[in-house]
Formats: sequence, structure tokens, C-alpha cells
Amino acid sequence: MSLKHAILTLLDADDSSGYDLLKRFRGGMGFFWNASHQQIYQQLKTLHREGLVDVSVEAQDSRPDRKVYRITDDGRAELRRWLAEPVKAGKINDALLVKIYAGDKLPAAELVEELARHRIAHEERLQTFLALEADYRALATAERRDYRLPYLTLRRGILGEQAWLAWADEVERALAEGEW
Amino acid sequence: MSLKHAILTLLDADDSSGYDLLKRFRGGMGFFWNASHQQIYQQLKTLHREGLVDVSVEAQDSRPDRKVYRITDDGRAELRRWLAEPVKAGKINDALLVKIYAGDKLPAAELVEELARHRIAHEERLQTFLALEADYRALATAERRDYRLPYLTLRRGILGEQAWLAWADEVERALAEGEW
DNA sequence: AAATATTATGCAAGTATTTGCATATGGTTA
DNA sequence: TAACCATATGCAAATACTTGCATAATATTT
Repeated sequence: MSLKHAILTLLDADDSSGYDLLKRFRGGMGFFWNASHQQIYQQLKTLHREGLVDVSVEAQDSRPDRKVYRITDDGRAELRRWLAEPVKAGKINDALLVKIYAGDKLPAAELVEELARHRIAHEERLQTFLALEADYRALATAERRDYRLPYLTLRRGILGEQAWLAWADEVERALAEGEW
Repeated sequence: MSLKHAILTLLDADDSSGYDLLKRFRGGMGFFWNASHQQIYQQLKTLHREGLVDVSVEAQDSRPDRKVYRITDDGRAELRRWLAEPVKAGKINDALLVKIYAGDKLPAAELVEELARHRIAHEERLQTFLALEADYRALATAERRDYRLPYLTLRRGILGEQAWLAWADEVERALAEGEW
């Protein structure tokens, strides 16, 4: 399980509240790690119990208090331990493909619609990623170096979305030509 | 959750034991849905309790008995209901990318090794998929039609793996050039 | 002859994730 | 002015998934 390590990675860069983490996941890490707010809050509680993070409450008037988490030395040690260990290949479970596989039980038009819905989401994601890439390219050389590795993960997002869209083109063509 | 529907899809095509399903998942569905044997057996038990599948025991001498599952009318109805409903976008959780994101805490050589390990797995998968594609293309036109939709899911696997490998090339080049 | 792989199924316990609910304030939109 | 969105956190219950163990026979490899 690596939600734990994804959180430790983010906390190692900056102290954050659960809500901050939620936003950071949606932003720069959202294209390769996703977690709901419930998951994040639960995980933070566990990390605190294990002594991998410290917490301090920041009172705010006119807003609920924030609980700001900071990685501990034990947390940093755990992160390094995990980083040194081989990552096992993530398994793919893609419900859309199950649907297409079984799609002969469905009117072709419905498959086309479903695909179109997903296409919109993927196109939006790609645009977001390309905008992030443009931001990166606009950085000065020295600053770019700091984001070299995150940028490589962004490239995965970009190439992945482009491949998805190329595939969707193929599928649309096949469904259009085909009375089956 | 769609392990349920992946299983119903496979059973709708052919009656199977849990072990058969395991093999079928590893084969033609393995590039988009994965499940362990424990998961499959547990799910079959649940599906049976819900009346979506029937079961009959086939005695075999010199081998353990097989429990062969068959989809029921209720099971087919549930499958159709699920197919008609929009699929929500699958979320991506890629631990390798977490590692690369945090990779500045690690010697570059270790990242390169990790990537090389994953590359081998992805190359093998691509070869498997290309072999399946060759099989498909060798079919007569009439037969090909039966596998049109599964073939489209195979294309997703192929384009996905090719994109992964293209990305890995980029990463290797970046890590090689870069003292960071 | 021994070790390993394949066929075939399952339980039990632990961990992870989802779903639904709950609370409270302030700002924006209709 | 009502509805909704953003901020901010959380519990409880249900579902899903992983890990470790267990059994038992045959076939293949070393």
C-alpha cells in the first residue's frame, strides 16, 4: 500500500493539513495517485499513531481549525526504506474495457455515447497536463532542475492520455463502420 | 465494483470453474482486469448467494472436483443493468510514479534499475499482446467479427504498453544525461 | 528420488477503500 | 433569500482486497 508513502512524500516536501493534501493530490499528483478525503484523514490518523508524523492544531477564526501534519525522522526513515525496496507492478482494473468486451449485449449507440463521455474527461485531463507542462517549460533552467522528476511523472500522464485518445479514435472508427 | 461484472461477462460466454476464470483472467482479460484466486472464489460464493450464478460439482478422478458455475437469468439481467449504467472513470494509483516523484532521495542508479525491471515486464506484456493480435488477424473475416470488441480492448493494451515504453525511453534519457 | 509446477478449492485475519452521514462557517451565484 | 460551493474535519458501517495458511493428487523437471 502506498497511499502511506505518497502522503509521506508530500509531507517531506511541505507540512500540510489533510485538506491541503487532498488539494495537492488533485493537483500535481492527481494523474498518478488518487485518494478520497476520508482515506487521507484515516491514513493521517494511522501515520500519527505509528509516529511517522507529528500534528499541531492551527486555530483559525471564521474557518474550522486546521490540523497541520509534519513528517518525523521515523517517517523519513520509513519513506527511505520504502524507496529502496522494489515497487511491484500496479494492476490494471478498467471497468470501461469490461464494458466494451461485453458490448455486444448493448446497442452500439450506447457504447459510442459512453466512449464519448470518457473522451471528454480524457481530453480535459490532457489539456490540464499540457498547461502544467507549459508552466514547467517557462521556468528558468535552475528552477527546472528542482522539478525534473515530477516533470517526468507528468510526461507519463501526457503520453498516457495521448495514447488513450489515439485508442478512442480507433474504437470510434471501428464502431462507426461496423454493423455487428 | 466490477469484478462481479467481469465474472458475469465471462460466465455469460462460457460456464467456468473458479480456476477456469483465473486462467481466463490471466489470458484474454488480463490486460484490463486482474483478480487473485481468493478474490475469484470469494466473489463466486457471493454471486451464488445472490442467485446470479448456479453451481454444479463435477467429480474428476485423479484431480480435485471442479465446481462449475453458470450464469442465471438474474445474473444476465444484472449484467445488462450494469452495462446500461455509465462506468465511472477508473482511478490511477501508480506506485512507480510516486517513487520517481520522490526519486531525488535515492541514488540515480537505483531509479534506473527499478525502471529497467519494469521495462522488461512491459516489453513481455507487449509481446504477448502482439502475438494475440497476430492470432486475431489470422482469423477468417467471419470469425474475426465475433472477436471485434475483445480485439478493441486488446488494442488498448497494445497502445498502452507502447506509450509506457516510449515514456520509459524519455525517462532513461533524462536520468542518463542528468547529474542532479 | 526429490523438488517443483499444475490442477483445484477454500478459510481466516488483517488491511484498504467506499459510501453515507454529520458538522460548522463564509462566500458566491441564481 | 435560498441554494450551492469551498473550507475543514471526522465517524461508522459495509464492501473489497491482500496475505498467509491449508489440503491433495498428478505431472514434469532436476
